[in-house]
Amino acid sequence: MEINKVTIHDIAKALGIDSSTVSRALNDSSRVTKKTKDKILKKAEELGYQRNLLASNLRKNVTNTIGVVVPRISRHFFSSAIQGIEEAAYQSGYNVIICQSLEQLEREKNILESLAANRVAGVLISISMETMNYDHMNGLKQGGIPFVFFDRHCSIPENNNVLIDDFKGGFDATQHLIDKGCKNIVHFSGPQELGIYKNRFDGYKAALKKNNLPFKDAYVLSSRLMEQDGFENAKSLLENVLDFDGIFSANDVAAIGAMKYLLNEGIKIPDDVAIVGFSNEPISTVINPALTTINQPGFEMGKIATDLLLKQVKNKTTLLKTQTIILDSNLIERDSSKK
Amino acid sequence: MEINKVTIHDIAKALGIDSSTVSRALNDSSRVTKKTKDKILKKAEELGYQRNLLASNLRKNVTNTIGVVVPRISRHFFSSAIQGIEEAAYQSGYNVIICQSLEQLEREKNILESLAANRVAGVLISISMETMNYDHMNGLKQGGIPFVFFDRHCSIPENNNVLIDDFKGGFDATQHLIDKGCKNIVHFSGPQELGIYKNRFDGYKAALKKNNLPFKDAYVLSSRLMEQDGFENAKSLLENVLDFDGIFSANDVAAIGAMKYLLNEGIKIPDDVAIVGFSNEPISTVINPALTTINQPGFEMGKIATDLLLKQVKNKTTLLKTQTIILDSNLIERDSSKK
DNA sequence: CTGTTAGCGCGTTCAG
DNA sequence: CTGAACGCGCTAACAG
Repeated sequence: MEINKVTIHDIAKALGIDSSTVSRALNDSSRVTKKTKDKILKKAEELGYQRNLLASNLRKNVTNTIGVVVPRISRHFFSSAIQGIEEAAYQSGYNVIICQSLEQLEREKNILESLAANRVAGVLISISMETMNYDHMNGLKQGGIPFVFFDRHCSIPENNNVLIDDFKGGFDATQHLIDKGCKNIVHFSGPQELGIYKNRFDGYKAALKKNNLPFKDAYVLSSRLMEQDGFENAKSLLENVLDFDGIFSANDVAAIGAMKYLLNEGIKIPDDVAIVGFSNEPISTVINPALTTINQPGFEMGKIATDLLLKQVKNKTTLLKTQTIILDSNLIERDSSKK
Repeated sequence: MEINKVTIHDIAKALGIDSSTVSRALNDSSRVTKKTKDKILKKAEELGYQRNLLASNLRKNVTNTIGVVVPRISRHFFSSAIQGIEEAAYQSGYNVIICQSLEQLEREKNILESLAANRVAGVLISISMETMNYDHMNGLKQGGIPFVFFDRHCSIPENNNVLIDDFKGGFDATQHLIDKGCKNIVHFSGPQELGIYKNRFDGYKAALKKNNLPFKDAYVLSSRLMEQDGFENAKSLLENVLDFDGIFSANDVAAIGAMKYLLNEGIKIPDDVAIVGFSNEPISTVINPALTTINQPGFEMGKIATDLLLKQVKNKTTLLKTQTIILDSNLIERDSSKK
């Protein structure tokens, strides 16, 4: 198989015309005869020409690629957000390059550096749990590359954000458990540097207060909310014989970990303990009717964040006012009448 | 915030030296004094220089990026494969760009075109369910961009493949059900154009034959194996009062769909119907002890496929013999003594 | 409508 | 060890 080195010059030479005409034809410029355009396209096809986007982008000093940085693509919330991002991006003629930080600041730094070096048009980012500030966004700033935070953000309020009303979500989740009769509700909490976890925690406290239930430090278990954390949280709860009857987990993964442990111990979840998780992980619809979830509109969020970003991209010269868009979440209760 | 346009020329000018020296210094060439190198690096830092990879790659006519194309990043098998790919790639100094075809041939075509235009160093691909031939790989071939199929491949045997022994997997799954006492085993099958589904089906038939059980057409339900398909398969089974006592699903998603339906109908899965799904979706460890799975080593597969690809990339000039690597899968039985 | 010229930012000759 | 010049492939400006 012959390696392709066909450039616009080759096809220009073969046709006895100039390469700039070829370039125009390939870009479907109106300033080329339909006739020569056809001739050029045919020749290009014939020679197996493939445009070199590197060169094109370098010359134009733009790219039609936006970068997306998420902690983990396998998390349902993020993959559905990515779906929304891709849809909105393709609609506007942009490509998407997806990167995962795996919750590691170091990787996040490398990714942003690489995106900046590749001159992406903009960046959508949901920061890792290790990220405590915006220092590593400076590369993008210096390069004039706009960025938008979605879902996860540092608690410093500035920049462009697309978020979910986590306070309300935390409040609703807790209220739901209280309505079901729970009086001793445990909270699995995440790093407080991330606004989402702080806000969910605040919502939890607010609901307790409103219902005149006491807040107890011992009922709050902090972790990075991995499945293993939930598993160990549940274990520790049982061992310390804490008298709990409900769990509000700040994400779905830890909730699932806890359920695994409880199931293993033969504790029937619906009757003894009510659990609310914070995500739209579809596993929750099957695993057990006990897991009520706070649904996060990932797909919609992705689209909105992308639109906001592209607005920045297109008005790169005129600095737009930063803004924060807050989306609503909604509680989805499982039908626990089914066994 | 000032937009960065700092090039090597700027930093050269600021230091009264030539840009080529700067270039060499930034690439850590041995042909530059340590002293001037330090001076240059310091100045680069000071001016906020950011290398332009577009220009660099254009000049060198290479990139350190490999493209990965999968049907869906949210599928556990693929996201764990991607994990393996990233690990192997980073280790060799390559970046990874992840794309999803969403099982659509049209999107797959666009993605490959875009990857070729961006001159990626190589491509790892798991084809969509709509893909019936290799025609759209020609762009890569012409561009001299090597590619490796992993997991999913067309049934045409050529090119580089990293696969799982699906025949054995299908056989093991069926044998497992037979060992548990099943006599009427239904098979949820996928598009036969994809080798994986054909091989799993063949394994199913072989196991039946070996155990002197009759093969019945009516027990084979073909679909694209989405969750909804599994759901409807189960529904159709119950409505047609087929006398079945086991299900072997060619993937996990359809198995989960079927379980949802059965659960909804109040059919206790462990006792009445045994199910084997084909994947390593972790949901299966929780959803119900009845779901035994054929575990696919996604992470390992990703690493191996990447190593194979990079070997091709590095020996681009000398055409290597195509090869197929086949990995083993293993059956993971759930502990059904637990309720 | 087409050709000419110049240059995007960088790396690699080749001299010195 | 460093500088000058050229060109990767493409496109924008200006002629004509």
